[in-house]
Amino acid sequence: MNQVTDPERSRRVRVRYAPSPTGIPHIGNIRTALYNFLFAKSQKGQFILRIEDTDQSRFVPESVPKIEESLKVLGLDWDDKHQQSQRLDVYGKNLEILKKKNAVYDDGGAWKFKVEKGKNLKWADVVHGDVEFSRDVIADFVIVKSDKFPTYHFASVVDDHQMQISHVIRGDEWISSTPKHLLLYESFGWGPPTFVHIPPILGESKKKLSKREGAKSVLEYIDEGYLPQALVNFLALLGWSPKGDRELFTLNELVAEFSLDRLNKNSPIFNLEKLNWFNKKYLQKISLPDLMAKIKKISSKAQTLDDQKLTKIIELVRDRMTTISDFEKYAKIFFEKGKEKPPQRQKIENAKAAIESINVWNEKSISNLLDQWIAKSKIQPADFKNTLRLAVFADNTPPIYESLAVLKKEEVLKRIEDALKIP
RNA sequence: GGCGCCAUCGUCUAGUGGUUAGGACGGCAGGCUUUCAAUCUGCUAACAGGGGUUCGAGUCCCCUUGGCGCCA
Repeated sequence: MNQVTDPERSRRVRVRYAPSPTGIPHIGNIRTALYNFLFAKSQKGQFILRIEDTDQSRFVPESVPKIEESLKVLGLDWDDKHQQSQRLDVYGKNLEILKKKNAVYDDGGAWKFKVEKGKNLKWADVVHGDVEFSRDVIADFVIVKSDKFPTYHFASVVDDHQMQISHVIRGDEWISSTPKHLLLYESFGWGPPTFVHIPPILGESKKKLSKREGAKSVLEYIDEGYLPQALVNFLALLGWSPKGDRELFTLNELVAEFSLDRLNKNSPIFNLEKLNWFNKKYLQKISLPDLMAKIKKISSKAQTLDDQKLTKIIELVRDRMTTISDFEKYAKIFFEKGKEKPPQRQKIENAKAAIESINVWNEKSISNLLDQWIAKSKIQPADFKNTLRLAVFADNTPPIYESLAVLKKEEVLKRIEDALKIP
């Protein structure tokens, strides 16, 4: 598939993710970076990070490292990085060119681009097809502000040209500005890149995802216990689909499968249930040591355990977890006694019988525990289970016998006896 | 208000003129399981509406409606 419209511009695919450092980028924003990355890598091209910090009033310095961290955590490494505030001379020189061409005029200290009459502005958008605007609807626009900083439109066009960007993959909201960009390319006499306008992710309210709509950053999701692989996989499928019915892909597999022609036109709605499903899947897939490292990172309780015991516990609870931060919830019984109601009076006999059988339990065989107990009493197995649950555990527990083995006989007996003391 | 983008199950989507409209999440039911999960099986549910074009439209065209975006 040949998506380069201007072969003279560059045979090489070069693509950029150009965030404004006005805060921590939310997840929808990072999806744009993902698509840029996937396309670049699928074409053996380059992925460039460009910090668009020309709006001084909205500039938040701390957001730059957050942007970088967000990309890194997902594995979206860039080949090159630029920051617009350090390229003011470039914009200055290019402004001079437009001045000489008489394409701009001074407007109270700011420089405005003059929109002349002429034929319609159109381009072949990779996802939307032919898009056309009349020049009549475009007013003269500022390209360099009175503080000497360029506007988004100007800096972006100049940079895309200078950095030899072959494809501009950005949000749909830029469709309306693209005619202005085309005007600039035309005025400079440069060939425009191929435009790929992708629909934005919508929030529950069907409004574009934004901080205000409650959009979180990938960093927040990571902190909440989501895995980078899950986030990547989920995001990739929100607006793009592979050929078959497969849904689980690693980043590298996505690179291999990715193509622009399978990008969707309509805006997807962020669906947490699906993200949760992906996360569960990857929680099951990742290696035990990796999982343990991640759990230790956020669970102070896990840190108190030795690796051997922690490993056993993780094996018992990993299938139950949706996110890593669920660990303590499901592993609760290993850290504290059950705080459930003590056994009812009629269950005390059951508990006593349980104690007896646990007493002779050799701890080597888990399965024989139940057999022993049944042999020693006439009580139904379900009651045995309930006794254990009520006295020792909470309502929901990891596999009981395996859990007993991790807890050890002494601790189990102690817990039951303690529970029986409660009036 | 002007301009533009979009429209298949509740959600993510497949579909490129002829399909019983497929898959996934969720939900529901069941199997397995002496808890909870995991897992397996089944079910549920969609082409926004109206006109065309065509032997035949989810697929092509127009209008309406609705949602969203940019500018003012």
